[in-house]
Amino acid sequence: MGIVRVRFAPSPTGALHIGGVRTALFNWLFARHHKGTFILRIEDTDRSRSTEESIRIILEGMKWLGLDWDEGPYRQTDRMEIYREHVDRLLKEGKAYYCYCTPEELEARRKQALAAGRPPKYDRKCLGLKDPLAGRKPAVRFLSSDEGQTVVRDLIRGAVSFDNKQLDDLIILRSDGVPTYNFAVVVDDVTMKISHVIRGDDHLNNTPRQIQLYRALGYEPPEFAHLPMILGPDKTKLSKRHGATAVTEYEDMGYLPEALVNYLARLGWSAGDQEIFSRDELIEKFNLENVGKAAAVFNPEKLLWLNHHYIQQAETERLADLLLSLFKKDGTVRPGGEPDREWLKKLVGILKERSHTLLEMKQSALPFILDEIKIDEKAGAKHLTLDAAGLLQELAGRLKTIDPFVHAEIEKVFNTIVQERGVKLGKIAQPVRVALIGGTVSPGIYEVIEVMGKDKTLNRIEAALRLIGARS
RNA sequence: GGUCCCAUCGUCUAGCGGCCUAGGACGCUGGCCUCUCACGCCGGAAACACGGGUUCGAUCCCCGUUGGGACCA
Repeated sequence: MGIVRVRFAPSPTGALHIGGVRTALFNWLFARHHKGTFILRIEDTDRSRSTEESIRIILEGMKWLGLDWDEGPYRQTDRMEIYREHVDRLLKEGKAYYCYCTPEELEARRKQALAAGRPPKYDRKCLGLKDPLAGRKPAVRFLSSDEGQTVVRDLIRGAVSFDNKQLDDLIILRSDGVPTYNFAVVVDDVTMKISHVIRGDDHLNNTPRQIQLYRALGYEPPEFAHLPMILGPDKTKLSKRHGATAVTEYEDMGYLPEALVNYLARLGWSAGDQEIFSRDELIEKFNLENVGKAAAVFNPEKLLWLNHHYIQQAETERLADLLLSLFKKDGTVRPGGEPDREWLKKLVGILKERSHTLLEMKQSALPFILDEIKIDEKAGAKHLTLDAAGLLQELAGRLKTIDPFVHAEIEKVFNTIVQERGVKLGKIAQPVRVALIGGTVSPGIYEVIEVMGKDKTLNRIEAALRLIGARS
């Protein structure tokens, strides 16, 4: 393969969307695999809908996912002269013409055509016009060919042909001087020397007109690869109404970027039976040949499973940082009141196995961080009973004397009580659990006690005993 | 409506004419482990949309039907 230059070209009209990320990822992987160049281009010609904020979100999302770009971000609004020059060239060569028709006129004629059973194609009313129409600013239309076919040679779909007579003379420059999407994209891709246009399936129908534009401009079209869409559970194009679709939402929900990358990579692409890919493996194995043709339904459960996997893989150090920043964000931990780092790592250590997201981990960490806990009513009623009180009392007494307050020693205490009293471990473990964390779900009780520490443990057992006393 | 695309378990997919009584993964589910919940381990149910061809032989090739999607308006 020659020099690979690919691009991701989002419109900054909102969040960075899952579908967009997948397109970006495939472009990025393709570039990295072929040691090519990955270019970021902001398609902001729609000034009314484009915002700076949105550009910022896109750039941050790309960084979060580790999709670094080699050139750009370019902006279409900085390139207006380039489009203008290309329009002028087509005009001069008779390959484009001014059109003075207003949107209202066009709409009316289209309806007429439809009513008369004719295809609603532009009727070329302005094609032969010699003199400008006074008082009207013209748009510029591309004079497309009526005959033959335009064949898109797509790397994923093979040859797809379109009858040229289906394509009408599309507007390339609006009357306000702004180029249309199909024109700007061609000029950009050509001037940026893009070798492979890898984009969503929804653009396949645009491709024949773009190919005609390349030719009219005297350029060789690039290679094309149209990626299958990502669908929601109802099998329509994934959109906001399907729930979380913005990258930032996944970040906020406690997903790791590598989980999202791995998940998205396998959506529409595969390498045999492999499910888990490191970033380097992805780069090494990615190819367009193994990209499928059928649209794929986005499956949050599988993403959750991958996230769990990557949380297990992640360095404790990193998870501790992430957890701490979550606590700072919601005010649980105030500046200056940070917990001891080694202790936090120990906490993460006992929590990570059962956490599918960072948010879940945060939730389980709460009883360890907070000074006060609230005891779940049902759990309290069930486990903090008069029977349990005696056991808790004894446990507290024995825990007090333990010197290295560690798992092994704590376990010994439990074993002693279990043996002497002849009760099942559960009879004592559950009440303690409820006393310490307020509910019935937690890591192993010995580790919980160790991480909780002697003071907190004894205090909470006492509080539980008072609660039992007050109740009876 | 016109044009184009697509079609293997609920979902993501492997399969590129015989290796398929169709493999893996998520999810679901039975069991084991167990101080709770998980994790983990072992097992299970679950698909080639339909109809024609081509071929000694079709999940795989061709045509049609059906279904879904996208784009244009």
